[in-house]
Amino acid sequence: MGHGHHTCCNKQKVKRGLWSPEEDEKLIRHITAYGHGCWSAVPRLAGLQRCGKSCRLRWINYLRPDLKRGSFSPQEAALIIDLHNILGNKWAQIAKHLPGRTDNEVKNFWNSSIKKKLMAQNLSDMAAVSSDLAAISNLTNSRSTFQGFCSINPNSNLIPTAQMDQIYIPAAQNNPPPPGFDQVNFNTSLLPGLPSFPISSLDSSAYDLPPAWTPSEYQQSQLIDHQQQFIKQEETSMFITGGAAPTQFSNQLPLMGAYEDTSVINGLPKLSEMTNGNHYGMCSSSALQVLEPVSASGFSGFHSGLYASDMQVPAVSHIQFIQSLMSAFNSSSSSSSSSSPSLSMSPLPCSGPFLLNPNQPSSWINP
DNA sequence: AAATACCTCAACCGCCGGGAA
DNA sequence: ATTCCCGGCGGTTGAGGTATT
Repeated sequence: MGHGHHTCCNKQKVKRGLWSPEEDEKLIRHITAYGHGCWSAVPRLAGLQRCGKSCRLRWINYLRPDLKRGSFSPQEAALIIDLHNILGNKWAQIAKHLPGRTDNEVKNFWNSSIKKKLMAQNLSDMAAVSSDLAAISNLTNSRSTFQGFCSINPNSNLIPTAQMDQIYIPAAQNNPPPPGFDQVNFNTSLLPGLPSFPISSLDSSAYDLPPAWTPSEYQQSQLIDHQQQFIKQEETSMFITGGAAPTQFSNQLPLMGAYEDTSVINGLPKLSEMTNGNHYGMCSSSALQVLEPVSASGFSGFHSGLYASDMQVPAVSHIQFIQSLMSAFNSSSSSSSSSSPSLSMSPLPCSGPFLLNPNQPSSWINP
């Protein structure tokens, strides 16, 4: 634990370190009865020898009743990876899209689990990466084109804050988006340090998925003009199609729906329930895109009348990759879902919009 | 069985931005 | 305009647990 002092703790002697059950009880009772209000006043009102920040952190990360404890599911891992590709280490932003998960939890999960696994996964790709990059560097305008086609953005600093919440799920779709939208999801193995999704694992045919979207002739010509042929062939195979119109996700809404096998996830809202009918561009499959909000009516290429009820088709291949990743490197994991070789997802411990916190005292549940 | 290495994650630190005084 | 307070966030630490030797 740290040894310094919060500025808010200088005025009084405060306890540090792990919280005792008695302290938890006090904090829970106080917030349940009165809400937290001003956090700096909570310790005094609750009778705790803690600073306000510590109380806030304890509540948010551990005592909140809507927290989902336990291992991350492969769907959650997949979503975290995708969101991290876009947002970087914006853990709070990422956590907003994972119901019941905290930024601290996501951050810990990333640092202790995903990052190492992805790095190990990428090690084997590095030799190929160097040669591929050399080939790309010889292309005319290769750099700008590369960036234009790359739907992932590992550098969160490049994303305006105002766009941080404008996240769009990897929507399955029948119709290609209009020209001008980044459609090709570049092979992330070409980007050192970024997760690589093996093309072989993205073959949807093995899982009875609808046929993958293929670019229009126009788009193909654009691709040929600007990209190496090998890039086009690989990336067009990465589209996973579920037959739905693109769907906008509004700010703060959880994205898990697109990653869940909804036959086992009843507590999470369906995508169609989370949208208001404004649907517009979403393109890539393995990475979410950050797009400027645009009026739905401004896109003639989209069918605004379609809703996302059929968007429940998960990115199966994507999740399968995550599962294989987790099972391959996570033999010590206690997560039953991550070790499942099949695509049937283990049900999350979720029976409603909020999950009981197994750590909360029974007295809190029945005060 | 004991020692060591490794891993997880709760909690803290320090910084930042927003708002009030 | 400046200062102060507060909430929020990302980075980091280290205690405790687990796996390995």
